[in-house]
Amino acid sequence: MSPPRTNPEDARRAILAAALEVCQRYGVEGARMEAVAARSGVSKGTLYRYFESKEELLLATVIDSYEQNLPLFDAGADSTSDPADRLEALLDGTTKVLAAVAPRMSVHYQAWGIVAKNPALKERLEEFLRSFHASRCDTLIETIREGQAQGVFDAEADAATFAFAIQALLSGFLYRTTFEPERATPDELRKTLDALVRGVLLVEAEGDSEEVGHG
Amino acid sequence: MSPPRTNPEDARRAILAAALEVCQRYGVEGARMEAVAARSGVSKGTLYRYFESKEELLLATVIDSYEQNLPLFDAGADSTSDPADRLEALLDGTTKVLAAVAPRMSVHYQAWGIVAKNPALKERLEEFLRSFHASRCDTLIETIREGQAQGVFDAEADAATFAFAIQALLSGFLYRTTFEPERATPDELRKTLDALVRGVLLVEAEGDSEEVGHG
Amino acid sequence: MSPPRTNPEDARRAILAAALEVCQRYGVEGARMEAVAARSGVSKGTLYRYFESKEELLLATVIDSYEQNLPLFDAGADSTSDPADRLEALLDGTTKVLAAVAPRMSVHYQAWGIVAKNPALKERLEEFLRSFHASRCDTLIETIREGQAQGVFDAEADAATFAFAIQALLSGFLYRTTFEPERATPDELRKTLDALVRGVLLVEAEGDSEEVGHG
Amino acid sequence: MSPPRTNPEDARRAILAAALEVCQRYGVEGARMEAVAARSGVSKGTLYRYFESKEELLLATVIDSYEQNLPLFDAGADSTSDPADRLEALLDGTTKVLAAVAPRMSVHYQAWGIVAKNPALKERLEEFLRSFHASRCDTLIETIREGQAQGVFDAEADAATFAFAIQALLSGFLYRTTFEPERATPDELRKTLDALVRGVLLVEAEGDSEEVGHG
DNA sequence: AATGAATGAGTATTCATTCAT
DNA sequence: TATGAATGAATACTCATTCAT
Repeated sequence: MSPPRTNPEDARRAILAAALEVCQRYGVEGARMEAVAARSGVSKGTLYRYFESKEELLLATVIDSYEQNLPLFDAGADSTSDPADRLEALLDGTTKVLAAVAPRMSVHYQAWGIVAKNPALKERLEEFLRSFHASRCDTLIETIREGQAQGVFDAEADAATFAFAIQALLSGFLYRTTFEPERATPDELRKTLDALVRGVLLVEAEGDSEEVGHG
Repeated sequence: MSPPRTNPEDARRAILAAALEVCQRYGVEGARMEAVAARSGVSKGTLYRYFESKEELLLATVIDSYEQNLPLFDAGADSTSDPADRLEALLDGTTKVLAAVAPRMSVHYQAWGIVAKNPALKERLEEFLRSFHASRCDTLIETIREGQAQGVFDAEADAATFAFAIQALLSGFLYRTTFEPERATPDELRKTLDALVRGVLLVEAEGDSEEVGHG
Repeated sequence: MSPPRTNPEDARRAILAAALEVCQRYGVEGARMEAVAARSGVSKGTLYRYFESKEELLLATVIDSYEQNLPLFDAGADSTSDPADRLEALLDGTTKVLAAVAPRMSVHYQAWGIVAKNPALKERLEEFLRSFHASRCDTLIETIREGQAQGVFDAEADAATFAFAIQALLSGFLYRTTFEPERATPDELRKTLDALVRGVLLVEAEGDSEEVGHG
Repeated sequence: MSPPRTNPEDARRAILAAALEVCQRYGVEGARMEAVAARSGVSKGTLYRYFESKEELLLATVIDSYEQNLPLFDAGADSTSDPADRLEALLDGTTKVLAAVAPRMSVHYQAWGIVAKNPALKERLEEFLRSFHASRCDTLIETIREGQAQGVFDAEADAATFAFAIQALLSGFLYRTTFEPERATPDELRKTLDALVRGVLLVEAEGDSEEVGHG
């Protein structure tokens, strides 16, 4: 009935997009495979050719949500070699991730409930999250260490702890935003990150505060 | 078959404990009411006398998890009137909460998915979380402001942002601990909180760093 | 809690009345024993001392409904020895039964669904209905035969068939009244019964039609 | 497992037949959807593709019982234009309906109890019954009036009341046949209808009684 | 490869009934 | 004898998954 899709990857993308939409509208448990198939323009049979089970589809949807927003994080960070500027760009990216991912956190949390029934899938999800965050963390650490080497950042600061704190703040804001969206805003996160950088990382200098101010 | 429980509150506690265990083992979605009843030593009928539905039971389990650990946060904070000491105690409490609540976070996130399907329950959960965190936040803000008034803390620091950051860090660590328990540890949180206090809050003084060191 | 009932028969009556009310409000399947107990002012345990099971209670309720309205049928029929007058009284009674029993037919039909699961109870219900109607039928037949003997009624008419027809008309109106209450009215039944008597039973005489007119 | 049915209408018919059988054996309340599915040779899933719920299936079963026997009523009535003959044919049809529908009445009454819990279904059933009976009634009235116009039937008789009486007698016999099948027989009904016609409708004539005799 | 009709395992919830007090 | 808390059997319905076409 529907014209055959030229590119299998297009079908995959269409299914993932449809899955996210259906999950957001009906909840993860209430998302029926039939609805996902209908919305993505394929039949149930075809849907199952792309994803072995609902659990697999859910896992893929969550992972895809992260990967879709991956570029937001790094965007602009490689346009300069100045560590302070690059850190600024990374914090901007972090803020943008909060805005972009917040509406998907509900699906993310709910998917856990389905995925957790299957230990193998649970492990895959956790492994992905570990590696995803580790990658972000490494970028931050590298940038900080460069800044420290150049004397822009306080050499006493623990780069790893600092990077982890930034990630934790993002995660914390993502959590809080689900029930206090007017409080856990991107602006508030940005302000917090600034305070952190100024207080912990930047070496005392007269003009620093001006460079770091955001907005 | 089973002897009638003397105290209804005992039954309630037994059910909540059983629900948590079953959810941790099989996932919230995979937790069958029958299993919860069996593990708590009551029949399904009795289980439903205590909790109207699986949703209600899940909500109660999540809320109970918080309330059980509520005293950890404030413990020791009122034993002194010195703002710096009190802040220390609160940060210690925060760290203890991480240790105590961490094993339950996975269930917490998963339960959200079930509870959120029912708007009334969703509102009750979110209202509880808002009020729970608001109460903790107020205590922190008050302590910080006292310290600022006494000149112990930097008057320039934004108490509200600082308090919110601490909460967000706790939430972030609680999230991370679900898939990186060996990384998002209480010790790591404590270290991060120390750095934050030292960098942002404490006025520059020679002996301060010694006082704030933890452990 | 409730004062002990002096007379066990009072409790039985209270339970039957409560059962009928609860069945009318919630439907027979939706009638919970708990509700019947509460409304009749006894505990569930006591309720089960009076009726072995819900099925038994339902059967008793239906049977009681009939027996409660039994006097309506015969009322006035023994106040005269004139067969024509007695027949008139019996037809009046029949009409009154339609009005009185109509609101209970729904419960009667529904109870069948529960009772029919149990062959023994089904037989008891059917046996009761047979005997109940047979008794009414005999009264009619006797009256008709007396009238025939006195020459008031047509000797050619088959008394048994006539009596059965009257009963069938009542049953038919009781059925129709459940979905066409404005059509299958007591007045309509009375009119039909009159036409039947005049056409089939009464011997041709000038003044007869005046005597038989109802109302 | 079972070969796919060629014609969906066959499946529908098979399900309705199975539903009737299962209801007759176990009572409507005791009829399990699983049993209906098994007996009709489809799976539960397929059963629910044809009928949305047990209530819907029951309603369809009852209505189908009527529609299956609808032709019996009118059969032969249009083969003649003589009102007396046509009335004869209609009374024959009425008698045949009693014979055909009698075994289903118990299920019909019981189904009412289930269906009546759903106001929408209740209305649909009652609307069907109203329209079903109204259609039969109109045919009778028309025939009677024609006979009256031709002087075959007594012009004094109330056609509507007479027609309604015939229907009510059928309904009454259908009711009685559930618990007195040996008493409320088609023959008995036929005899009663004859007496009614002879006594109320036919004008006095010598040869009439011979024409109307049944069998 | 695509389709979607058919399948049937899986589960929360109810409520008649029991029995310890 | 009365109570009502505790019990657990019973069942309609859903929806992920399959497979004949």
